[in-house]
Amino acid sequence: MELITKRPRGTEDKLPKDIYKWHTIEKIAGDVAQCYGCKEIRTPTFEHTELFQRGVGDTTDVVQKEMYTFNDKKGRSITLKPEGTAGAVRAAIENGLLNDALPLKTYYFTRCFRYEAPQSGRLREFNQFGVEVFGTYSPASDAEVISIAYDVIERLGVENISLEINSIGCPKCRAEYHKALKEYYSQFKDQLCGTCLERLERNPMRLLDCKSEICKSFKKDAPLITDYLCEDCDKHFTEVKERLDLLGIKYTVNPLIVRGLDYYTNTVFEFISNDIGSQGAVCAGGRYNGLVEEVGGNATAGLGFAMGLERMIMVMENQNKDFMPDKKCDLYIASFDDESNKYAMKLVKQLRDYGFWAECDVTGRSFKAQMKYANKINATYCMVIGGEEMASSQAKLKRMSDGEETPVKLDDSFVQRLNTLIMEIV
RNA sequence: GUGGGUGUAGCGUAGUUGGUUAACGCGUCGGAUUGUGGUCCCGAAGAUCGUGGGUUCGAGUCCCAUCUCCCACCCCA
Repeated sequence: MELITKRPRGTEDKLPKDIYKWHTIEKIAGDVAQCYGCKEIRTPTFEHTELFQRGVGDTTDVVQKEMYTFNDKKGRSITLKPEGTAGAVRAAIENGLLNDALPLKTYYFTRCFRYEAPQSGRLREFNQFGVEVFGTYSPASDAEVISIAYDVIERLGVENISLEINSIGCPKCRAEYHKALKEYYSQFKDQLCGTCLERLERNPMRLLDCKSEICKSFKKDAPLITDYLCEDCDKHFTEVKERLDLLGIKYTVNPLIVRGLDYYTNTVFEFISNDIGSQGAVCAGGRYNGLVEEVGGNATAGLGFAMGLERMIMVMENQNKDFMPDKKCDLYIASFDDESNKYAMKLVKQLRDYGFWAECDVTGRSFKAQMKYANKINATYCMVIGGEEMASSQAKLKRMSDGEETPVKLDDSFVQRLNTLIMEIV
């Protein structure tokens, strides 16, 4: 296939026939977030590369090898956002949002871009729903943020999604933990795989993530972060769990959850589905108390999550869940000739002004073909306009489901009459 | 980046040991003697057989390369 008619690798067209699925998830996620007091924020699709290097972390895979980075015409390094948090943090600082009433609660829908090998549930351009909350260190807010994600998932009707939480502590207790991990894994130094040897120096927590059989075997006796939390972090984690219990949110503590982005502190969590292949993390997030300062603002707490919308839709599809039904055409007006078609077009315009989905022929096709078309688009009602109807200002509304016809006057009462008939069907 | 699989009209497929104008179903458009759709019937449009090389008198069929999509590793939402 010609290059110009082929979409780039790892991208996806969201087609008209499927768009109701997106409307569903956007409506529900947005509504839930608003119930929690979140307001939508929209930030640019691209940012200065430095923002992600600082925010997401220079050593992360995302920054090191997955970003779409290019120089603009003035030689600035620009990067298509690989995730949503950094941009939201930048916007909050730049626009002084953190000087207003706190906590600042935001949500967004955004496209993200990562240069990865595409597979099930993993695209190079994908969509996220995200929530970011700033200005509170309280464990109550951790529970509240998790609760937002939980509610969205519940409202979508999705099942078999487990919530796993963990605390990776503050930089202070994490340093202690790193030390313990290094000590523990050092005794197996000659048996560790290549990447793990690097991890041992660079990012010891990732040792726990290794999938190689040998490295995995050391995991069971490895020290756990939860045993190394300082007093404050331990208390925070305990209170988060208490609040989750209070809200009736079921979770399991998984001390092995380690997030791949540098900014996380304390609470981290993942919502995981087993129904969509190996990329099962459908929503993930946590607290990032150091991020705002790292990016250049005053020290301000933050936390949030991102939900992978393609993945959520995949779960819903695999579980045969209901989406909000697509709208359908209220009335199709068929006509015979140029004169009646003009009449129909004016009528249709009136109906549209009242918010109806009304259509008439704009192709010049035969009357018969118009009827077929009305049927194909699944119009609720159909009406025929010809010489007789124009002369008498009388027509018949035909209900397409069963062919039943209702006479109507084509005067001011028409719109009201149609409305009543359509309401009866719903 | 590394593996395994895949690739024929919009979609789903057939294509016999390589042999003339690549077949079928669905869909699309039209028609079925110009005022009523869905079924049935008829017809039409639509494919440089992913792309580029090579072997051969001849390649959708064989060989090589490349790309795509799918699955997995890795990573993550």
